[in-house]
Amino acid sequence: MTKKREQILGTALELFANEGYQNTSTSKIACQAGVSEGLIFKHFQSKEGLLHAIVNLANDDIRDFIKRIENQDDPKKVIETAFDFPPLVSSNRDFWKLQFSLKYQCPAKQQYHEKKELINTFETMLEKAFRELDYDNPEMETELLMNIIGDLCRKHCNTDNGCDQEYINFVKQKYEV
Amino acid sequence: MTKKREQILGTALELFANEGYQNTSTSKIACQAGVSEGLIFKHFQSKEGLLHAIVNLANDDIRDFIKRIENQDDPKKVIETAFDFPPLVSSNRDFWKLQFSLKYQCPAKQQYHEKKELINTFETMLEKAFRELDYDNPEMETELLMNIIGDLCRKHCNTDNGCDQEYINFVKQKYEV
DNA sequence: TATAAAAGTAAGTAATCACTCACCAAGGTA
DNA sequence: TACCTTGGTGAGTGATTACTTACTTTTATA
Repeated sequence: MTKKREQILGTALELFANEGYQNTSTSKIACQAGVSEGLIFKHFQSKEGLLHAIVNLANDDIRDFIKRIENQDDPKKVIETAFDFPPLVSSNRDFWKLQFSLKYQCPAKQQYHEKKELINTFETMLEKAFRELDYDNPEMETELLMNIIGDLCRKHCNTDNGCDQEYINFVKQKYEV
Repeated sequence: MTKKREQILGTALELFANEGYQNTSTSKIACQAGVSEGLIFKHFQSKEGLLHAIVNLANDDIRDFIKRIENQDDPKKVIETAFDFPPLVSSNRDFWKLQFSLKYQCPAKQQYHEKKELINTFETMLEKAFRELDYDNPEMETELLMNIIGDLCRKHCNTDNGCDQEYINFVKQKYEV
């Protein structure tokens, strides 16, 4: 990967995340990245192709996390590991900001948010854990915890100085982890 | 209010909510509303003025709801009333879709999402209720329930055939309401 | 060293954008 | 009737958009 290609990807991620995909013109990306506008289209064919490339880049992080949660046997540990996900969001904040903004865009752009592999694995593991721990309604418990984790991720995206540890501990306590 | 003005407001809300503010051009609104493009600017001065007018329109619904929650004395009833909010979202789905999409836009447009009056009243009432019910940590309980209600609202926005009643009942049970 | 592919640029393109302007029509009031 | 405000139109405006084209430079390799 050439340096200018990396420059384009980095600048575009930053602008897409913080000013919105629609609000970011290819000329602005080129200008801020210090490259000619034509180069963007040489590398990524279209503005949407650039978005696609950016979204695919962060998939490795996600696959690593899935492996970590899959390797847990102890159901309590599974639930505990779930709470490690929001901090992961912090470490790649612009990417997740972009993800959440795409989720609430028009249907045409929502495809780029579909981290279904991650979400499905997450849900399956949690439901199994709740079942092994003899919770009354493992399905609904999973839906609730997915919501809670999702909100934590959203918060991590938008707060600069890390996370609200008191709140995290409070929720963890509810699950005795 | 004239008929054509209403047409503009209705069409713009529908398009802003379902295709995004940035993706909706004033010419498209005019075309679909069956009016001339110039009329939009006669009535609302700018595209952003139109957005502003739309966002202000739904404030009455919100104020009604605030009054309802404020008039509750019984703390259990306060928590129960909180669960009435997501169905309210269903009754004006396009407006709330727009609200959530604006929340994840660039900072320039986020001002139109600030339903702070609603959120603050909500939070204050819930915290008071949790305190009266002798919960260990009323602040954190409030944050958690606000998250749960927020997620329910998001779900109500995006599902066509009403709400996931089983999940709502499951959560209500946790609060014994 | 010759050469071809890849990296990169500057100056375009047509289309679309939000917005304006000159003008018309209807309705209320003096 | 005269006149003025308000509602409404259609054909513009310049700026910006995503994208292209013709061209040059760098890099890899046979």
